[in-house]
Amino acid sequence: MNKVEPRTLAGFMELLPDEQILFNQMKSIIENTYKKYGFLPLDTPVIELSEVLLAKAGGETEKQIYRFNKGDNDLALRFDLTVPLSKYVAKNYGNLSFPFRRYQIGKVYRGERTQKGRFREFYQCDIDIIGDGELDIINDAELPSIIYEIFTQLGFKDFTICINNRKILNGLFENIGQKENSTEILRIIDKIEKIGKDAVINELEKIEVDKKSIEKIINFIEINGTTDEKLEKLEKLGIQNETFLQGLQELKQVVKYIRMFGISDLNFKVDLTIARGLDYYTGTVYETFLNDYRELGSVCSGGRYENLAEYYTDKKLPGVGISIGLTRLFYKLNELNLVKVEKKSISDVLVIPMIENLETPILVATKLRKLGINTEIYLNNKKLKTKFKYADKLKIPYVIVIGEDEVNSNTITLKNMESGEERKIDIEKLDEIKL
RNA sequence: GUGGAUGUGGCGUAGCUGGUUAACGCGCCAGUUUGUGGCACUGGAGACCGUGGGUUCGAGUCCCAUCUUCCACCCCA
Repeated sequence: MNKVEPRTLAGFMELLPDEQILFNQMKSIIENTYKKYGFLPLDTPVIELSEVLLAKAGGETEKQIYRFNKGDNDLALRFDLTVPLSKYVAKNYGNLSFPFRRYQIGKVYRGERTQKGRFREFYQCDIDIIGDGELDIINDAELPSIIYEIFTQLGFKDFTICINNRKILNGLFENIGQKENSTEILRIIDKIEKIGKDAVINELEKIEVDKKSIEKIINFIEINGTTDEKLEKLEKLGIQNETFLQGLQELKQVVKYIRMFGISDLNFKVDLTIARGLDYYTGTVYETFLNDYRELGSVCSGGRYENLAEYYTDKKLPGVGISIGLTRLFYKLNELNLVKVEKKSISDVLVIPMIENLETPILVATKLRKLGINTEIYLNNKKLKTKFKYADKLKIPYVIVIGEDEVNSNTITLKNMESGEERKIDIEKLDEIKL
């Protein structure tokens, strides 16, 4: 018989059990932290009508979205979790309590060329806060504090949450008469760290921004110093533009409240160069970097949007949200050996029966499971040696041997696989077992 | 979408200017040890050399095509 070659599509991550255990641990940390801040769970379908997902047409989304037909339906795989959220909020407006705080961890799909750390199917871990009509700026400061907690829990110390406000940039562009080019200019500015100042100037020249404007843009993004110094310098620019001033005001507020949420200035800063390519951000924007591994790029980004669900409803629903790209984060950390695969099994105990009658082994395993101990029974008729080898290979820390001697004396033999130490325990006293 | 590479047992690799039984490490299986794993030793299974065509007496090695995967750009998590 001809065999089909077992393959996994490029850009789709598939892990071995030990890596998957680690991945799930990271996912749990993120989810538990989201819950700790009172975010509600949401799970939307992976497939939606193209009409819904492509409500805001054009751009990269249309190019990269997986789209197909089933019967008469024009369907697509979700491209991110924000668009489904918009639809969901618009649809369930009457049944939700605002501000609506939801988290969603799920896979999204983008049909782009694969590359290192770039996937076609990947997990996004999103939280968003949606207001009805309005949403206070303090919300923009709460999200970074959640990010702070997550990365701390993941074991990182030296990371920086960079914050900016798009209104400041847009206001500046209005002020220098470059409003039409603003999206394009933002994209170029966003690249400064990667390509450098000269290349930025060069690219700006390419899109025919005049010398004076370029000078102003460069002067602006080169504003340096501490967060407070930067805010002060922004003020001193004396730009009389409503949008600019509003953005500056917002940024000041966010900074003030971030400190109130207990984040040290070591872990956040105002960075006027981060702008994000995404069009729907209208105010605060965030990017988070691991300082020892800047080359990873942003491991978590997001921002404020004035009107989340404008393509689905007339209701004005402003929101602020962030997303962690878990698949990429995990992939890169794993590649850099920053996370260590330790467990090859999630069993704490392997019960090894040496007798045909499995009554006692099953009883013992059931007792242990009731105590919250992950327990596995070796159910196949193999040599004792093979059974031990199994425990060893999966690095299961404890083995319980149940043979004739044990059944006769109503005991079990507990072996610590690392130290090799063995002890007998009364089955009646199993409740007091300490591993 | 644009440009550049890659392809040898499950995994990582070797294979010299084309020459006959395709090598090595890891992993896997078995035994030395039938109430005890890791270590060691011994043995074993497993490869249509991505696919199709061509050049040649002869191709893993050269040529063409194709597929695959990877990398950079674009964009993004």
